[in-house]
Amino acid sequence: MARQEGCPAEITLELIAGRWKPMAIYWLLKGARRFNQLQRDLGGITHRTLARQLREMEADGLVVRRDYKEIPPRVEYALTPLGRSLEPVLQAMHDWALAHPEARRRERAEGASRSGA
Amino acid sequence: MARQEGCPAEITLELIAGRWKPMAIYWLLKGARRFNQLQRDLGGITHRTLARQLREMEADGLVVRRDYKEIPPRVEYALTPLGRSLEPVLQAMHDWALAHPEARRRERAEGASRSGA
DNA sequence: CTGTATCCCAGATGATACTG
DNA sequence: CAGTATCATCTGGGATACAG
Repeated sequence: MARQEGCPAEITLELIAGRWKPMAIYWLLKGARRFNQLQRDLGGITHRTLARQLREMEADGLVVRRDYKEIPPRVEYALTPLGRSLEPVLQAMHDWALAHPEARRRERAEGASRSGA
Repeated sequence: MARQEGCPAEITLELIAGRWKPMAIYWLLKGARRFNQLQRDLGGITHRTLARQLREMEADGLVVRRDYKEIPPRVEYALTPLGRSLEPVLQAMHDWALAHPEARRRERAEGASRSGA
């Protein structure tokens, strides 16, 4: 069952897949940001999830964390060169969506046959 | 909690995100394929999941299903022009991964603090 | 061969409370 | 402010059996 990365595109996909990563990268492309600042930018993400996503991107080498060791705490997140290099890819996805306004994720209620779901 | 597609890139991402969709599109770019043929191509996907993914892509307008109404059943799936138009996007992701061999999804065992999971 | 139904598990995300 | 822990929910995906 382990993923068989037959397609390099899947590697890229995994790095940016997630409800908030594309947006997080988008904001970080504008410059380093503090934790709460990013949370406000993303509008709606929870502390827990943001922390998780950031730690994932850190582990993936897309983001660097800088802790100023101050009280109150101040931590800044910034993209690494690798993270920044994703910009054209996101741009390609962005452009595709704009070029195909008819492309929208259709509603799928097929999973509604669940017992109590 | 409804998604707020602030970024068009997310629309594109949702259409191709999934364990099998990039590969499915890859194979379908080579031409129309029958159900079982596709299952063999993808190597490892289950009936149920393949059926689901295909119905999703159909609903998203990426794929068309052609039922020959024969016994035994013969059904062919093919990309729509919209589906085919995704090729450069997948290519961009593919190229990025090749250009950044250091980019690999790091292992994250942080969720292991669960009771028995 | 193509497809659906049922059951099950793991991961992602959210709500919330607690800590330094 | 930044971060973790715990709990709950939802969805994707797999295993398997059944159906036309």
